[in-house]
Amino acid sequence: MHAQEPALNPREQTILHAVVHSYITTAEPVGSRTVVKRFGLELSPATVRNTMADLEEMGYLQQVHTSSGRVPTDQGYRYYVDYLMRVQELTEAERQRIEFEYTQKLNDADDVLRQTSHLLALITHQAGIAEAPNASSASVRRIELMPVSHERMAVLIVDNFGRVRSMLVQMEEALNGDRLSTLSNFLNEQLRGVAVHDLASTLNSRLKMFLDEQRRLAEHALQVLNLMPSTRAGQVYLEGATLLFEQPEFRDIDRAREVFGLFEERDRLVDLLRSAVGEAEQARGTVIIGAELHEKGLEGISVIASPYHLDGRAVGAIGVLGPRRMPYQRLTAIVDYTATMVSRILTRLGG
Amino acid sequence: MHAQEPALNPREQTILHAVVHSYITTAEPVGSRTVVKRFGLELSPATVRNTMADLEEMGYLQQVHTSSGRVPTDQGYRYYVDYLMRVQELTEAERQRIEFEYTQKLNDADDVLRQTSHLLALITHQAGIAEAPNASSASVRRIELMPVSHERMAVLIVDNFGRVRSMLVQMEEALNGDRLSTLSNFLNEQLRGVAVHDLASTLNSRLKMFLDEQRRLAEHALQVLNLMPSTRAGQVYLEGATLLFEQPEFRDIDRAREVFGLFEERDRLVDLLRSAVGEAEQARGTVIIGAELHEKGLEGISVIASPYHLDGRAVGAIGVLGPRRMPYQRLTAIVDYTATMVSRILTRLGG
DNA sequence: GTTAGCACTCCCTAATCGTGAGTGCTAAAT
DNA sequence: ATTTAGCACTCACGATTAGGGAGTGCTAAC
Repeated sequence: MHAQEPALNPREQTILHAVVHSYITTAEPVGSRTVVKRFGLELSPATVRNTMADLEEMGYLQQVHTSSGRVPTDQGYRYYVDYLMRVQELTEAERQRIEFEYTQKLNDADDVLRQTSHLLALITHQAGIAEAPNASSASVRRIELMPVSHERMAVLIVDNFGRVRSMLVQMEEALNGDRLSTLSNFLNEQLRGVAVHDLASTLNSRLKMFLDEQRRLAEHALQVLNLMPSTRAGQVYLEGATLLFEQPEFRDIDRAREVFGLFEERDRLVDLLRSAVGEAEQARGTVIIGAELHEKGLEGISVIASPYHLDGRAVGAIGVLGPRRMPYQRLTAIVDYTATMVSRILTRLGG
Repeated sequence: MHAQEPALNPREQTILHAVVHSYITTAEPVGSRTVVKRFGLELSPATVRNTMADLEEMGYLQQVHTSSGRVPTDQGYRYYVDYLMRVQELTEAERQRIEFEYTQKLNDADDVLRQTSHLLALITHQAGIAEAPNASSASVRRIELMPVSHERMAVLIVDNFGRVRSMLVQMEEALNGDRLSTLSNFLNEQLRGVAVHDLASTLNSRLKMFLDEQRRLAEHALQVLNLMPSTRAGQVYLEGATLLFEQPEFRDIDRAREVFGLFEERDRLVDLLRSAVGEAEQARGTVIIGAELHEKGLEGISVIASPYHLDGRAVGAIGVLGPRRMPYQRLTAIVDYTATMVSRILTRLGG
């Protein structure tokens, strides 16, 4: 998308880096004096001013008002993230901290991702987001039918993430135990390994192949499957939303309101995360800055996201959400590392 | 708690009522002129002023600063709610609206309560809260054991609210199908109807009664039950939190932060709701105002809560949370009515 | 190409000052 | 004995002003 970024000369790079870095840590517009002092440059403020004016003209910096210090634009952050920042690898302590958080009893993928959102919030001090493995990559490991009362039964599906989906379905006719177990066996034979969200279509397409007894079973099974509510939308865990209140950019109620509005619409949140990791199909995480989100009202925020994998396939994503002014060099490393942890744990869980 | 409320004479009541009512609708301190004008009293402002000074002395009203209009205190709201307000019954349209929201497909109690929090937020324009039936009132309707892999199995418990709890447990020794179904039958015979949160203790207490084969089964079952994670804490649904931003009392970031902090601690939210309905064991809803919550930082908010029932027992609660300045006369009716709806639907579901 | 010097811009804060809503008090009216 | 009119007083709020400070752009010297 930003393929041939106009090249900046070394001095411009140094100064852009300094401005972004300084602004990220202090949240104050950065003046020329500050740049030379805090970064020990062998230049005078006047020279820096000239360069800063150039950077502004090229769209990397911006003044909040005439004759104030400079602040990075989206483009400035982008250049910083892509070319300037030195990714700050985790310390051994941080690594151990993260691994420690996963030593708790985690029964299924949902537990793992809930814990992940918690962990991300805690360690990054931003809002932590974790999407549960998406329905299209969940496959059936086992199906069970379980009578609950005369006219109702529970359909239970354990998927390859250890999660149990359960649905109560109304039966038209009472099924005796034998019939039920026959049906159950049939479903397991036919549908093991099939993706959860196209059970019915799979069975349907095989319908012609069956004869007699099998066909009757299949038709009966289809009735049941069709009664199932459509698989729930992408589940997403969010934690640490209130941490955002500590950032000065959210002192403004109306901005805060926008973000919290997003947090209540879980679907949008999932979309955001997916489009973030979707844009770059790579294993590494992605950073999406401000207007790049293409979300009205969320121009002030950034998202750092990273996909996690099972059997080499990306099946979901995790990340953090916070103000544009984020310590990217630290957070990208944390999010990436956490994503690999999630992958590893899910693999163990799926074994 | 407020047993012998000092009696107010009719005029004091009228004026307190007027002040509270006016403040609730306008969010502005109420002056003596406003009272006579907006409520068409046959009194002069001066008289009203005298009475207001009396009410202030008695603790029902308060001035935000010398020589400003009056604002109700907690005690003022309390008197209003307990003695003055006329509960505003729902219109037929509102009734139908609520019932309509429950015509959607609701599979189990969790669905019902999620929908309830949504509905309450929508219709009251406050934050809607709904606690899922608490674990102590959930009893086992059926237990199923389901092998998932060689060394793991899923324990599935359907409760009387139609909910399925599932846990994966590690097995020490592989169980063949026969052994598993024997165990499963045994569990169902022994534990049907027992409260979910004391399955293990029930079985334990009966242990002496068993002989030989039964005893071995029971011991095996206990191993399994003890591996189960302790039943999750009270699940609670919350929706419409961002609606609070529209209220002027939450223009102040720090106050907003307190409340949103509460919203992230679901346990505290459950406690709040429980203590609210717990204080008065009655079927009707309760109103808890400001400092009565005994929660630091939440002096500015009120909660209206109402329990819902199954088989005559209160098994959970729903409610709304918002600024102290709330249209109680309307909201109490809505919350109460919704609670009876929830009771009705759960009964149907549990049939 | 770099830097010192300087005038200029604009935010921020504090201080000042009406204005208006609302009060408490007193004395007159009912 | 209440109730009310009259009046001086209080205090928040908004607009205005002034001073200080951080930072800029530009020009001219290095």
